[in-house]
Amino acid sequence: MKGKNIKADLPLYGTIIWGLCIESKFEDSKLLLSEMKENGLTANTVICTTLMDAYFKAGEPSEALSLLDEMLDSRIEVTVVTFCVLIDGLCKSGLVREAIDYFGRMPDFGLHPNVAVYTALIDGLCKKNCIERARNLFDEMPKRDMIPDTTAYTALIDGYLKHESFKEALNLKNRMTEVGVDLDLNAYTSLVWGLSRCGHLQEARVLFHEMIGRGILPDEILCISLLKKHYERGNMDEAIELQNEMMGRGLLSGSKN
DNA sequence: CTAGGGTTAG
Repeated sequence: MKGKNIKADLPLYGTIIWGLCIESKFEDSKLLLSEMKENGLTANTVICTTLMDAYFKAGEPSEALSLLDEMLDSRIEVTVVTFCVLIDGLCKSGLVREAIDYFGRMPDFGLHPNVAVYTALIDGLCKKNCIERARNLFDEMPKRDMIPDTTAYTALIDGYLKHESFKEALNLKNRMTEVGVDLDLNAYTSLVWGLSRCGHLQEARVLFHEMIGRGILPDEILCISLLKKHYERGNMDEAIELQNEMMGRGLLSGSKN
């Protein structure tokens, strides 16, 4: 592009860097960023946020954080999406404390967390065994005029199930129904697998049937996990019945044709 | 052109 005198504009650079990020080609991304600078173009919010996300997902949190510094130094606007990427990335890198810190500092940047940002932190706290703190954050949303959606509920439900608090998980599930937040594949998978892992096979089967009844089809991994738990626990009759049903519905590979 | 939630066993 250089030798041919074709001027790339900002969106074009953005698209190319985005493509490179998908393949984790960070060296090439860096080259493009400096080429942009030479051409007098400043990377914008979307480009930087995309790159930051890619760094975190590639397990390079320090690169992601220095990119944040660069954005702030260059006065590139940071948005709620930038913070969502940041907080989620920090949590998944094991830096939950830092994530909490940035969450609290959002107002300093003129920003307020939305449901996605809350969910990222709730998930991080659940996975750090801070379920109480996660719950407090979850309850904070309605007080700030936010309505938790399916993803937010699922993060907390999954947290409760991993802490064997199946009653809390089921309470939340019931509340979703009460307030009209639909359960989707992820939500049901969390519940069915979490309940069976805790040994509540009866409840797991009820929800397994409920999801199918609502047209949400479990994938094969969930089916096999559920079956395996039944066999492990010696619930042979239920296992055989389940397996026949799964085969009949074509949910197990080799059961079609 | 940017963001958040789920699972197997080998």
